[in-house]
Amino acid sequence: MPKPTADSAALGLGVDRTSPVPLYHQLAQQLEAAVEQGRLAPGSLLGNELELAARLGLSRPTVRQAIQSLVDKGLMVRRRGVGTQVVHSRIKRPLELSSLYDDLETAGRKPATRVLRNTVEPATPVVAAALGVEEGSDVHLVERVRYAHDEPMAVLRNHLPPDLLDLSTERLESTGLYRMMRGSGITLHSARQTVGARAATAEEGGLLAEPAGAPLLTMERTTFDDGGRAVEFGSHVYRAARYAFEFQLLVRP
Amino acid sequence: MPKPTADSAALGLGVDRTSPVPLYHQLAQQLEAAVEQGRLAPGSLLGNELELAARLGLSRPTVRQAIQSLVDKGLMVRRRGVGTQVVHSRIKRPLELSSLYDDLETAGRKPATRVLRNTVEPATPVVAAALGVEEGSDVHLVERVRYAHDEPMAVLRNHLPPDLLDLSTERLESTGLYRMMRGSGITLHSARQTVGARAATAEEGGLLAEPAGAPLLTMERTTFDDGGRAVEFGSHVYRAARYAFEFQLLVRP
DNA sequence: CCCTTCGATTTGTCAGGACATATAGTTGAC
DNA sequence: GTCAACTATATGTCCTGACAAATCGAAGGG
Repeated sequence: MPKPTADSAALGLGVDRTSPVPLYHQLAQQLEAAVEQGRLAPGSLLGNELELAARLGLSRPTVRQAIQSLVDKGLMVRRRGVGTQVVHSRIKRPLELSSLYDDLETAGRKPATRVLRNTVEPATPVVAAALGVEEGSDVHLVERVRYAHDEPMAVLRNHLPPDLLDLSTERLESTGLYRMMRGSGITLHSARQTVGARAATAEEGGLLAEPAGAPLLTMERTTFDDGGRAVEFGSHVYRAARYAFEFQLLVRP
Repeated sequence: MPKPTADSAALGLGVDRTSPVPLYHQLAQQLEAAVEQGRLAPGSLLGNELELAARLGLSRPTVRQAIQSLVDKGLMVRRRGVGTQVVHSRIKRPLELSSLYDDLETAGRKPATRVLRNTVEPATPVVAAALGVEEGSDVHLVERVRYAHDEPMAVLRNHLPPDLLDLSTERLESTGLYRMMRGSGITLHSARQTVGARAATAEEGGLLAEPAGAPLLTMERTTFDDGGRAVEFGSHVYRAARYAFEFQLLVRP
């Protein structure tokens, strides 16, 4: 037996039909937890779908939907005629649309924010094109310095369409912009990003405690809600010595 | 009628049951083409699934599978009780697992490669951890300079497990590493990337026609095949003045 | 006139079945 | 003994049918 088949009975699988959580999602979560905790060994076969469905009292489409969601996450691989097996390496999530604030907070870095500017200005050509508004029309401009453990990490410059949010300086200093958007009922959907690098200007160096000419990581991002409207255009610079983007890619078949 | 419903009949939709291409995939391609060509206006409703299925002679699950694939691509949004509508902004693909060679070639930049080193060396701790091999065991090391239009763009340093590929210097200079892997039957699956920035060393400056201390964009990437094995670990530096990463993010619901 | 309630519409979830097709191991012929 | 053909097995695709839940607009009551 070169590739062991997982003993499904020993995995503690079982669905709760009184729960409002969809059955396929319950199963997917249990399988993911089993992989996470090592009860489902990497490389092991999952056992065929029909048998798994019969054991759990589910239909095959439901079991397939659960497995498919894990395949989409990159956790498992299906091969026709062979079966479904757990991927060997620990695969984390694909790149999420996260904010620097949340990133730092989950890393336990105690983020803080100082607002440099919070005004309304006429849109420059670049900003107007990114947000899809008229050139010269009013847009919000927010400029902030983000700190972690009392050390400056990044200068964040955001442009937003007018009348989208209540952008009080007080709230900006106590939370992240994305959290404010989500709290206002805006459903973020996608973003277009450009990541590059350049040397710091004297002004940026002063804000970030770096000498002029120090390498900075730059990120431009236009974020869209689920209606396809641009809700934010950001031009950010990060201290390269203290910050890097890390993410997971999946091949689309 | 605030939100026009697309006239499916005028979209030229129809499947070919003699084709080996799955029906749901045929439908998805036709819908995507219709969006791309503007025949399906952004924001317009797609029409309910049952009717669409009846018109095409398909079952609802098949139609749902087609639409779901487009939702996963970020091309459409479904809302229960409302319908499925085309996203307003033009959304391109999420970040793909592409190589610099392919990126440059599709951009018409005429890539060229100079191989600096192509040897076998003992694995350093970092490389051993990334590739999942024993520390000190033999690994391939390939170091290249990538040019576009006869200008240096990047220094690429790749480590590969032994006996994976025929790494002749000749082939390395005429094509990309990823293309060689795919040609050898390796199915790339996922990658973990870190993007940062730093100042150029004197040696790197000489290779890239930049002064020492110039800002460079750095990328470290470990690539995995569909069995979860690490097949490549790359440490690359790009001239920040000439190159940036651009990609699309999708929110995972 | 405003608010609540109801109902029509649409997607979300789930069942059970059928046949197609790729894979790998086994059997058979040479 | 080696190679080809066959067969068992698993996933891939597709069908029909059913009910649940969210949404939005219209009808009704205050």
